Amino acid sequence: MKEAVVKIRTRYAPSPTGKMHVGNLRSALYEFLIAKHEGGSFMLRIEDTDQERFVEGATEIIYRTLEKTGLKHDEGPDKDGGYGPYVQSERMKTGIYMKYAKELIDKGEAYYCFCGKERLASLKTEVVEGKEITIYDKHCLSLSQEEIQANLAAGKPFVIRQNNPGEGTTTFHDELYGDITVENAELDDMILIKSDGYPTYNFANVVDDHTMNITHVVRGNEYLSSSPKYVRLYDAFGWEIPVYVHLPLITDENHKKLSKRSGHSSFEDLIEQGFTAEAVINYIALLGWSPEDNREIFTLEELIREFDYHRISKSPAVFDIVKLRWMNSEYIKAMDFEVFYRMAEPYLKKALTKSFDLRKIAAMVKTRIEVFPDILEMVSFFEELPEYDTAMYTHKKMKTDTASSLEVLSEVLPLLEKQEDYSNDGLYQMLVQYVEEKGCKNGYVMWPIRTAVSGRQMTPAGATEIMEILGRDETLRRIRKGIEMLKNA
RNA sequence: GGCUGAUUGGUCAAGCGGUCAAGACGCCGCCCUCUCACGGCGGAAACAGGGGUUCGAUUCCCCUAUCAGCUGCCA
Repeated sequence: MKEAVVKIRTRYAPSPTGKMHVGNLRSALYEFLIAKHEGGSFMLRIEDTDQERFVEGATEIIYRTLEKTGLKHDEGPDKDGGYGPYVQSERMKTGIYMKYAKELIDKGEAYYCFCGKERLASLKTEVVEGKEITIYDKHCLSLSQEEIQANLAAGKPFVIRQNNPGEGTTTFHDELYGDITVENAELDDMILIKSDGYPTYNFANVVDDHTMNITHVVRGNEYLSSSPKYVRLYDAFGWEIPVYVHLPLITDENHKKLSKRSGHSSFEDLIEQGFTAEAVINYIALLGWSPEDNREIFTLEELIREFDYHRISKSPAVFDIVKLRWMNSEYIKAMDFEVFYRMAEPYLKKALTKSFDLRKIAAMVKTRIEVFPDILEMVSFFEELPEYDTAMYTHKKMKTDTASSLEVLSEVLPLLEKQEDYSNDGLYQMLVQYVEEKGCKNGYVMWPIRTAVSGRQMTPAGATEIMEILGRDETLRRIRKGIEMLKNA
């Protein structure tokens, strides 16, 4: 009865160490969706306990990304909800981690360890795949109370380790993966408090999630095997264990964990590559989750409504930029024209300096691009006629070749010179009439014209539309150039 | 090496004992068409392998293989 009233609270707890991966972003998204689906709240907590990896500006990237994607947090460093501070380095100053660590020591669930680097190094037992495997031998567990006090009094650096039993098993429950049991003997005595006084992720996480009242711990699959250790911590404190939801990994095309070096892995990079935030969110939502029906296009609002975390998949997913491109193109096609134009304009202006009707060109391009930078290459021929080969005049299906093209262009040139109306419709009317008189197919005359006027195999519009944009003078210049080239061929 | 997890077409992914094993991206073909694209139609393409359980396994259990993650005073 009481539980039904409890609001879901999830948190996104990134460490400010650089750009935001799509994997990180997806975690944030799912955490957001799980909370919002049930009207709960979504919190942001900055986990900056690793002073060495801290990157200046990384926190700003986190804020910017959440803002841009619409993943609005209800609480965070900038939005106090009564559970602050929301930055771990600030929480540490309150002494909270040390306080709880000592409580564990008193309970015999943790102990001081004074082992130095040298001693630890001597413990290294084997090297597997270039990694050194060390198992701590609980050496300091046997220290007497006097020795510990003496060491502390002497100011000897120490860490605090979790004291895991050598026998028995520990089981924890994950909503997706079910019950997972491990031998306690496999659990090493992980460090809770580092020698610099900062808590490790493992410890800070448990303390914070509990004291900040997090009900659903949603995190990457990489924590699955260490979760039993967390459960032992909760049990040691006598705290209620939160609901665990571990998320499957996102990998690159080689099924390797996404790396910052792979180029397209950070959200910022994707935006820079011309993807819209909405499409990226939509795409990653489907990377590891699927709705009951076959729908693929979702707004954030729709995702909130449909998202049922029980439908999250258990197996890793490959990040497929090709499908993202497709999805982005769907968003572009569905976009309101004014919105589209605003986003396309910078690219159009970059590619075209002469005075063209940019809005008309934008309309041509809207259903043909996947990503905004595609515009550049697509419209460049308006600006300047590219070098092209007369072989392009030969088209099997249009039944054209250089000879027929020369004939058509030569006949059409005087008509175009006479033509006053250079609108798409006007030009089309005129040319279709010519086609009829000649008794051929449209393509037979349109193909050579389009080729002459664009110098391109493919264009975002037909011959007459292109001529309308180009205007009379430029059109005639390009047609004449075509005739010239064909004569010399 | 140990532990944990995963395994449906190239990729995402539905399926939760009985299906000719959905759908999407990509690919190929056809149609539409003043090229391309859009749109429409169609096609090729998958249950890792072996044992069980069962009248019946993609679905449940075990083993093997493969992949991944963890095995840090990183998260």
